[in-house]
Amino acid sequence: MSKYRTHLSSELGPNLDGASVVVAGWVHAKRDLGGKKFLLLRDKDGVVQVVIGRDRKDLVEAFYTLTQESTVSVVGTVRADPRAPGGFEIVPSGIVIHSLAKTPLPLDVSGKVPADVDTRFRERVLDLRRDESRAIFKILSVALRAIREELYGMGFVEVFTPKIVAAATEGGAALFPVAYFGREAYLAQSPQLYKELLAGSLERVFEIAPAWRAEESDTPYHLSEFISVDIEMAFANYETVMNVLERVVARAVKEVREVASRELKLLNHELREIKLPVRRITYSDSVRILAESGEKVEVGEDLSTPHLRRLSELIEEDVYFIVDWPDRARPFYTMPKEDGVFSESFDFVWNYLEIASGSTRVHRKELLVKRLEERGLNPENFSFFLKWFDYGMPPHAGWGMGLARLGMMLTGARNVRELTAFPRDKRRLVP
RNA sequence: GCCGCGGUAGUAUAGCCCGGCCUAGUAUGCGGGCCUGUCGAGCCCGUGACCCGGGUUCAAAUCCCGGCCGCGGCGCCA
Repeated sequence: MSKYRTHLSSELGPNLDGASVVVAGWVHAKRDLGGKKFLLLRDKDGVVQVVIGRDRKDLVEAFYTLTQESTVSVVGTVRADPRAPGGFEIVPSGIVIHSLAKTPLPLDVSGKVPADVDTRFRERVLDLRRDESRAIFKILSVALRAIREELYGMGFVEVFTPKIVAAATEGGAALFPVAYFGREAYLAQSPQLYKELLAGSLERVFEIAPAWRAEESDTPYHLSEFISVDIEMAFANYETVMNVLERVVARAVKEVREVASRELKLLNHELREIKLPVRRITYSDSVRILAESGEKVEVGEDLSTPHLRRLSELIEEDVYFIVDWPDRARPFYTMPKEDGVFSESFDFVWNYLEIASGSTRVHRKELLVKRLEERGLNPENFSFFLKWFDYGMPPHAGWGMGLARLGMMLTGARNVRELTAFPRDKRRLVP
């Protein structure tokens, strides 16, 4: 056979009546009516029906041989027929079996029988063939393209920072050690310090790349390996980069609504447009509102997930910024406000979830050194970073966004794992 | 790590509270049969399961203890 396929299911229709085509995909289902047999062939875009009559012994034999999820190419002609789903079907002249799937399948791909989350991730490759899974990754891809285009439009360039790093970049979170030619190194927990250095030359940079955290976190929105969307922008403060962020997110939502409406419908998810500007509410006001509603909130501490759920209800917003966080709850590179208590920082919250966080960064070396010391970190360990602040660092600001978390909100998924092809968490290392 | 809930054929579930009538029901898958327009095709026959260990009892899927595993919530986490 010269070609595995000439047309995708999405490229076929009754208008191609009589055309010779080759379709390829997976055996989605078989229906045997005796004298008439229907083979439903699924590809990345959908399902086409292949109809087999009694007369062709070889095709009937192939039909009986085929198992669910086997891969085949079907050579045949398109026939418009109102009785067929979509108004057309394929009348085959030949069936080429590429790979025969074992039975029974460890997971139902067709969607008739549900599976537990654990089973689904154990059988992830089959799970990824389900309509819902394919819809999720289509949406995520549309969002990624939108994010990139919006950032390019604002003059950002895409960069890559090292993922093998020498030191615990910021003290805090636990790192995965790696053996590096006899020296100790770690998987990067964030591109933070390197993207700042890059903003010191390219001015507007972004990176979409993995980050690793060896945390004990065991929730539906934490992974030990996740994709972080990061920007850093020179001659900007947190107000400027909040504007960038809301534009990026609003653009992603808009594109998904336009380009992936079919997928949203399939997922039964109503994605509402984001109206700009997104509301800004200060941390202090958030705490006050929560306290007034009877919540117990420790002033100065991070807000918990239940707090964010409650806050979203109270202020009646799906999407909002919490700005001006207490300085002591933020990392050393965050610019404090003049009062010394709060900081030029923000979280971007969607429903109950922190999607992104960012800040104005400190660009003066003395202040960075002071802040490292205040947090019990040794400035010498940060010399690879601090050195460059002697040579003209611009004022700058930036943010980092969890791609899968954004994806949850775009798709209505309840777990970041759904947005991750092969998630890595405390327990899962395979597949 | 803490709290709650759970673990029954390949998959998903019923049964468990109130032990015996469970030879463990159903759906889907799988095997076989019927059917020339199915579209979650239908109908008939068949196939296959109580997480592991201990205990209570005449009797345990069911009650108790321990373990392992999972899910949800929280915590941890820039």
